Amino acid sequence: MTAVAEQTKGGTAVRTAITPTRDEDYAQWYQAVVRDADVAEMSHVRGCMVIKPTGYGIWEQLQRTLDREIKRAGAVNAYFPLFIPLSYLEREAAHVEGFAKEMAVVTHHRLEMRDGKLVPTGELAEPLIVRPTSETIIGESMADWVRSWRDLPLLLNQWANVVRWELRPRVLLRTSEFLWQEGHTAHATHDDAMEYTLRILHDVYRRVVEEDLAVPVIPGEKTPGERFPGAENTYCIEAMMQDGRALQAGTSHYLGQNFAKAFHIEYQTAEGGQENVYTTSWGVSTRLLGALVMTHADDNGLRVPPRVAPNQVVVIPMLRKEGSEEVLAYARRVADEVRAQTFASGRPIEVLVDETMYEARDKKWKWVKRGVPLLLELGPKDMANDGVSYLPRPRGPTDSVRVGREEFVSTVGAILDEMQAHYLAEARAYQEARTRRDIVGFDEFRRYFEEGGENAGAAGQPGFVVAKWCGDAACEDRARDLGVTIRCLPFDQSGTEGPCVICGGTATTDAVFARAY
RNA sequence: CGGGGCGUGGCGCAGCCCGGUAGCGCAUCUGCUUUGGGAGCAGAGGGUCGCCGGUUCAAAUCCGGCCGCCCCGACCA
Repeated sequence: MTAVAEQTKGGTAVRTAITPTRDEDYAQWYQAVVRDADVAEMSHVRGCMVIKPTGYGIWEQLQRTLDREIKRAGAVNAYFPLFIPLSYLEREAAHVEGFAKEMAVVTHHRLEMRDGKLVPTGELAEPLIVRPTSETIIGESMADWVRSWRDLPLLLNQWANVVRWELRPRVLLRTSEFLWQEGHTAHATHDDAMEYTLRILHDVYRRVVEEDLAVPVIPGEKTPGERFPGAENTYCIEAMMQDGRALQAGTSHYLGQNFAKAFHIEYQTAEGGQENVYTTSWGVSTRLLGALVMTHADDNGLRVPPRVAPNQVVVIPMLRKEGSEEVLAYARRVADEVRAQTFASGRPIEVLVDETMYEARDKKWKWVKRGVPLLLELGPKDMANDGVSYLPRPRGPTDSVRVGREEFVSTVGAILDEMQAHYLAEARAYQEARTRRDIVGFDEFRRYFEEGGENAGAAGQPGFVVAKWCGDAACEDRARDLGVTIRCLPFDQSGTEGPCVICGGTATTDAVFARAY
C-alpha cells in the first residue's frame, strides 16, 4: 500500500479530511475528493460536469505544457466547427460503426411558443451531429488544403469540447461533454505518418503525463478489438489508479489511408502522380484530471504535483485581533521573496496569500484538500524568529517544518523539484508493486482477478498482469468475461516465447491485462 | 437498454409501515470566549418533503402515473 498515506500519528487514529477513505469505498472516495477539493462536480445537465476553479487551474497548467510540446512537435493550432453534417460521418464505415451509438444530433434550428411551451421547429434538411471527434470535418478541410507534396506534412491541432452521449457518466472520467485537444495530421508516406503518431505518444503525451502530472504510464499498442474506429493502429499510454484499475491516459492513432480515401485527401507527387495522404489523430482530455485524483489523492484530499499546481505555495497568515497588520505584512513579504524564486528549471513560483476572513485552521484544511504543494503558515512566532513553518503536502497534515526565512526562500525551488520527483517515484513504485509478471495459467489468472492476488491492496483489488497473449481474439474475449481487458501490448517486449496465459498456446507477445475505467 | 436501490434545506440522513401540517448532524450567519493544527457556548436563517393526479376534514406518509439519480452489466477519452 505504498500510495496509502499514514492515517495514524503516534499510534492514535486521526480524522481524515475525506470520507469515506480509499479503503472504505474507493468509488465514493473519488467522488468526495473531486467535490471537496473543488475540482469538478456533475451539473444538473445529464452527464455533463462543471469544472471548478481548482480543476480548471490544473487543466490550464496541463494545456500550457501540452500546447508548447505539441508546437515543438511541429503542429499548429486551428479551430473547426462544432457541428458536423451527418453525411460526413457516414463516409468512413468503421468510424460510423464506432460512434453512431453515442451521438448528439441537431435536427432543428428554431423554437416556437405553442400552448405556453417552446417546441423545436424549422427542421434541418440534413441533421448535424455535435462533434464526438473531428476526423471527418477536418478531413473535409484537408482535402481542400492539400494539393501538392510540398503541402505535406500538414500538422494541425485543435483545443475543443466534444460530446459523446455516454450511458454511464463518471465525473472527469466519462462525461457526455469533455474538453480535450485533438491533433490531426496528413503525411505523404506511411513511414512519416507512423513516425509522427509515435512521436506524439512518446515525446508529448508520455513526457507531459509523467514529468508534469507525475503519473507513470505504460506505452503500447491497442489490440485490434480495442482500436479507435477507423484506425489502422491505435497506440496509448495506460496508467494504474490506486485501486489497481487501468486508465487510458492518452491515445495516438495511425489512420493509414482510411480517412484520406473517404474524404479524397489527395496530393500530386513530385513525379506528377495523384496519391492519397496518410493521416494520424491523437488526443488527451480532461480525463487526465481524473487520473491525477486517482493516482495522487489521499484520504486528506487532492495532492497536486508542483508542475501542474495553479499555485505552488499558499500562505496562511495566522491572524489575531492584535498584531495582525504585522503578521500580514510579514506574510506578504515572504510571498514576494518566494515569487522571486524559480523551480522546474526556471519557472517562477506562483504564490497565493490567503487573506480571506475564515479562521486559519479552516483555511489550512481547505488548501490541504486542494492539494497545494507547500502550505506556509506564518504567525507571530515565525515573525519573531525570522522563520517560516511550512507543510509539504506529501507529509501528514500536522507534520509542518520550521526553518529560517532565508533558508526557506533559497531552497523552496529545490523542495518543489524534489516533491515533483517524489510523486512520480511513489506512483511508479505502487504500479510496479501491483504488477504481476509471473502468472502462467488461466486458472491462476482467473483467481488473481476474481479474488485479488497477494499484491492486491487492502480492498483486495488486483492490479496489472503482464503475460503472454497468443493474439487470438477469442482469448481476449475470455478475459473480457472476467471484466479484464488487454490494456496494451507494451512497446517494452521481453522477446521471449511462452504459453498464452489464456489458452496455453504458443505466444511471443507480452500483453498488459487489467480491469479498466 | 437489462438487474438492484433511492429521490426530504448546500452535503449526509431520520420520519413514511401505524396519515395531523418537518427534524437531526455537518455547513452557513450573528455575538461572546478562543486560536500554530479542522474550537466552545448562546442565538439565527434556510425546505410548498422529485413532478402530476387521486383518496381524505387533513398526505413527506396511502393509491396511480411520470421524471430524475445512484450502483452492477453492455458501449466508451
